[in-house]
Amino acid sequence: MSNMSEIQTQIAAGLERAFAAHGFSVPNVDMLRDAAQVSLRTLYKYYPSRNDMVLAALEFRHERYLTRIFSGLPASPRDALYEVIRRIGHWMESEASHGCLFHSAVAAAPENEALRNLLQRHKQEFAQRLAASAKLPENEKELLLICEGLMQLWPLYRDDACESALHLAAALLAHTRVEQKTDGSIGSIETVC
Amino acid sequence: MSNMSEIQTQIAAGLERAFAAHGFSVPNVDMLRDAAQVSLRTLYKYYPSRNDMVLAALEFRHERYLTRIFSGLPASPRDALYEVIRRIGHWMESEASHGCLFHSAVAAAPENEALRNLLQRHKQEFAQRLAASAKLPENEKELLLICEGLMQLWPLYRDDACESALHLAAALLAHTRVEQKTDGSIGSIETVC
DNA sequence: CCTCAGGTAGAATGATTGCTCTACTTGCGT
DNA sequence: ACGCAAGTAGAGCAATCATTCTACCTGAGG
Repeated sequence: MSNMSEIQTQIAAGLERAFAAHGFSVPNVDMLRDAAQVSLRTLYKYYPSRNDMVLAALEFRHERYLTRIFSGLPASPRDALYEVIRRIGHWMESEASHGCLFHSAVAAAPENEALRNLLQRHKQEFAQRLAASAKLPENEKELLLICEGLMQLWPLYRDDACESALHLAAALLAHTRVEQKTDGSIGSIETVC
Repeated sequence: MSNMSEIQTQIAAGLERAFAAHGFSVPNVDMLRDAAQVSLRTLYKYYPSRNDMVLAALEFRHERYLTRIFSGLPASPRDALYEVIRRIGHWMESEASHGCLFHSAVAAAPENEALRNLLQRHKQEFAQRLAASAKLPENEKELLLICEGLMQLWPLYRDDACESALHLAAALLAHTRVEQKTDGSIGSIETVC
């Protein structure tokens, strides 16, 4: 990952850009070569098949995404959570207006197991870091659910999607606080209120 | 839509099955013909291009999905909401284990505007009917966000994704009740329950 | 009996694709 | 000065795909 030659990094960045801009079915290898600004020969030297190029683009994006979302968050768990949601909005605006690249990749090639594994690792690492930042290890899945919903809603509602996600996050925080106060016995939905 | 000949319906159902099982890039027209159990000629007669076949499959699924999710819901808004979430879980289990077909279609062909419009109409109609069933017209976007997040999480967490969605729905209900009680400002915890 | 609308099977076509290969260039260490 | 590692440009190849076309079948109605 970090032991990438300069040219390899340039290629991976170009691949990510191409796939992010046009999805995973449209760009043929010639287009990928143009995006990587490298000859076909060299492209195939580092990534010997188109599928490898897809994986390279996703690995590259994974790193970029995590640093962008989790670098220098506020110390307060609540503020960190809200800030993550806002950053996802900015990320969508500037880099992923068509939706999550990992889901797109899996959707374009559902039988590709390596891709599905990569998606799973990506989402799980994101969820863990989010739960850690928000100091809500019990609610990892709920937090991930909010962020996934946000990314799906964003193409439809733009900034309103962010507002909804923030709203839900606030509701979750308030709700878990209630649950803690009542010794957790109010765990099941039926018993709440 | 409802003025479809018998054979046209059979074709659309077969197309939906094929795309749901294998995504939108893998099945070639021969495969679609096999799924539709019809000759290539007839297939092209009703849907003169592969893209038309994709649209037909999605229209068909749209109808099937809405009836399956919203038919005969409980009268209580809260129970209706919970039931919708559970039904989405069952739907994923039995019909959409790879995720939302509409998102998959758009992911496979991001430059296809007709597809994007269809996705938008599908999600918006779903959101409206859900908000109406749950009697929460103010929170249409939040409800849609929960359901979208659930559909994304389902392939990763299965039934646990449902639990998380139910948990979030409960939090949202509790939270909006508090907001109403306290005129919009988040009130003291004691007013909940 | 004949017609014909509406079906079937599947070969032909033209374009595109992922990938390989040949031939040429360039920069650097000794 | 020379060799070589590592790049470029782009032609060629086998496979695949969407689409069209030819040829044949079938059953209901007059």
